[in-house]
Amino acid sequence: MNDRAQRRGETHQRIIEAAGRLFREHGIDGVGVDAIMREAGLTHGGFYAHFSSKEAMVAEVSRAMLEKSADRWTEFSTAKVSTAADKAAALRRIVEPYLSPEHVQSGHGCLLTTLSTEAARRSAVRHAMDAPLHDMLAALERCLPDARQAPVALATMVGAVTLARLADDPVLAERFLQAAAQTVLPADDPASPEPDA
Amino acid sequence: MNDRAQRRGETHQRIIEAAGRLFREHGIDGVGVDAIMREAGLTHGGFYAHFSSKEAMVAEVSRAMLEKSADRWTEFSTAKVSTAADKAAALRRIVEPYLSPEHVQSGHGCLLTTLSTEAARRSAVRHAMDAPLHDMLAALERCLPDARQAPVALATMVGAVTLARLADDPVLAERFLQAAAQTVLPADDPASPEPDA
DNA sequence: TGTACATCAGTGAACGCGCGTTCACTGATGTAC
DNA sequence: TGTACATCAGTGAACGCGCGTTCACTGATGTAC
Repeated sequence: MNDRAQRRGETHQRIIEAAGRLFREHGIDGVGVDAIMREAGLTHGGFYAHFSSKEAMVAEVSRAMLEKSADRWTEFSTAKVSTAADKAAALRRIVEPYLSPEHVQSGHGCLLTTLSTEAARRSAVRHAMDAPLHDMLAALERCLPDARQAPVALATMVGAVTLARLADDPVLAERFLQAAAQTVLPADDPASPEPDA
Repeated sequence: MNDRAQRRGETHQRIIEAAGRLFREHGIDGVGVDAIMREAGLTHGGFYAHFSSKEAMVAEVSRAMLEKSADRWTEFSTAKVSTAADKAAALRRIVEPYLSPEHVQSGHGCLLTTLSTEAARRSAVRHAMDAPLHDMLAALERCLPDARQAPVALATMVGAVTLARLADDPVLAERFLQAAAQTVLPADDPASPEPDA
């Protein structure tokens, strides 16, 4: 395409990624248009050449963020899952990073655990997240022994990370994550390479 | 005590309750001091006779909100829980209202599902919630067949209500709640009076 | 009980500031001939 | 290939507004004698 159109697209993407980073760290209402544009290396005036309003951008950013999680889960859950061991391995690739302390402490955690309550109050955001949310459940259905467990599994994962972030006591935070992992992942794991303490 | 001191205490309580209502509906950053005081039937200037800052009040309101949930759970879980059936009944009194559509739609839902992400970013709030959060877990430990299941049970409940609020699709929202209830509550429930469809 | 003064919960105007949004502009890129 | 004009992504100053906070005040309640 055009050199101009391509640059515009890259800038658009850069703004969305900058907003995603700042929103997760400070909350949606905690970050202004000015800060987002500065983070993207631009001045704030150009914002309205890319989005009709801050709220419209919030919806677009939310969809992009959740799609990123959904795409990764879909990739893990569709690459060779013929045997039960394949499925268990795929499930572990999804669940273990999600329930890791790194995910809790990182500034780029899943939207469902970093912005859930703020997103839930905006109907445009809820609507924008509908498709990727269904995709995430579909990915879990592909790797769980019983596909009907997908909604509880997701609820447990989201709740555990949310509570781990909320807990003032780090020991308690860790307990939420480990308890959730033990419940969501198969108890016996014959494919696991390290059956250590 | 004093007539003056008593009135002051009542006013203080009224402000905290007004703030709790508005915060859950519009988010912490979505409600100003002015709106809170108006909701409490006062003018905004008097706010600083009761709190040193908005942030200090946010912490106090958060603790009060979570204590209210914790107190109810403690009450349910300490009133005659000698037999296994008593424990199951107490568990149901805690879990069923929590995982009900009414709780999701009401404007006065549990802080862990209405303000979790906003609360998690404020260390003063996390600290203020530490004690009531432990109390809630202790209540669950008293009614669960296996006390070690308390953290996962809470994670599943919080995640399910969070996701039910987030889901744009009402069918999906209902599925999160029902799936969570089936997992957290004992599968067989001999004390249940209605084994209907 | 009555009087004079002190206290202090709540009022309402005012403050500086950062927000979301607008708009006239600039200058690099694209198009027509 | 060169020239003249059109487009438009991004700039930066400006706007009205609502925020959190301050403060001089008022008047009902409390205290001292």
